[in-house]
Amino acid sequence: MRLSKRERQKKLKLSLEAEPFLTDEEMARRFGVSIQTIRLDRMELGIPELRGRIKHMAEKNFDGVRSLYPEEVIGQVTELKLDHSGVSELEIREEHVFARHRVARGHHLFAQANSLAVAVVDAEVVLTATASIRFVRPVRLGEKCVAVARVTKVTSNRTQVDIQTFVEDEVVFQGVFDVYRSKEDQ
Amino acid sequence: MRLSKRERQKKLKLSLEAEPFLTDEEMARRFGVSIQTIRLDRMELGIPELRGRIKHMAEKNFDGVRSLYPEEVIGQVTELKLDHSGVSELEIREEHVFARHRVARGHHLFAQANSLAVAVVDAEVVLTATASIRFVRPVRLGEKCVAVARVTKVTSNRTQVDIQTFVEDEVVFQGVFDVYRSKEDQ
DNA sequence: CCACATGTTAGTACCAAGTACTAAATCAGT
DNA sequence: ACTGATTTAGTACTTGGTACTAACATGTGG
Repeated sequence: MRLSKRERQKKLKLSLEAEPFLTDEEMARRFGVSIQTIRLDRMELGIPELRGRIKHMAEKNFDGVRSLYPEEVIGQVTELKLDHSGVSELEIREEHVFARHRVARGHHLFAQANSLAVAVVDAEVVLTATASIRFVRPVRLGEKCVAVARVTKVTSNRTQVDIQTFVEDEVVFQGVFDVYRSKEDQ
Repeated sequence: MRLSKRERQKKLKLSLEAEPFLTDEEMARRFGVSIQTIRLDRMELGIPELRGRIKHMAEKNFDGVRSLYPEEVIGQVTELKLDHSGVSELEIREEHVFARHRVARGHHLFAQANSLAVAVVDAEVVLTATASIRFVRPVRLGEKCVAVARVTKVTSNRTQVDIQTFVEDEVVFQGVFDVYRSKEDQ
């Protein structure tokens, strides 16, 4: 007997944590036992079959990850009057702060403001051209940032958007975004 | 005929984007056609079978997501002379661009620059205070952004960092970051 | 009105990666 | 040598398909 049952099951569990895409067949080959043995092991350990594992992984980050990073807008837009004003909310969570001192990394506040600035402008193509920003005070884990946007100037192909971000009644961030816009082509 | 072929295929595609876990059987039921029709549709549209879709999703964020967002530094820092200069590289991928026109969202370029500005300053606590930035030209999917930082001024508790980001030899982003720093406490 | 094209359905054989179950073989230790 | 645990073999069945063939339906142009 190459390995005791206990040992094999322990290794099996570890292997599957590291490589969840292994089939029973492959595992049987690796441990030099029959496929049935592997299946009995999985039964005893309560480990679901390959397809179940894969599906579980896919489900887990279907409505997790989807909205984590690739959001079109960072933060939740709560009010929006195109070419006029808008409001967006963002709660500062673990993933937004420096592990060290739990203060939000600046680019998240910027991302919220930038997203809102872009969202508030009504055009086919909207891109930020320039921005001047100020981080008034550090924002900490758990605080809710409310960004308020107001369109302040509109020229032929540029729109200026002023943004102020609040925690409660306190301004924590402010910025002036100069946004380029165009219709359709190019 | 309930729906034209084109219509059905269009809806099929949209349905699967929203609910990738649908089986052919379920789709056939929903559209009131045979399972074979659905399969022909998938063939024509180049949509893989359920298991393929699920597996793809699971794989994508098995060694993808883990390091996607919670990076301390956005981009890969390749050179770093503390309180002097630094270089960071960021390849623009799917998750960085607008789905529409494949142009990188501004806050990613900002995040790269901001991370680098903070990384280059040698202190216990480093926070961005103000920044003035300019998106010189749009950056597209697949382009590699190289951000170059240079410390230009140091006062008692502030450091000024100038950043230029290049794609090949072309400047695509530039910014001046005024960074607050302090030792140890609060 | 016939013919041919396009679209749809039916049906078969086959596959991967299993479950569920039965039965036989092997081993370990007393 | 016998007993109980462990391992292996083998069969039937399942899901959600692929790949392929053949028939049927519905037009649409000539």
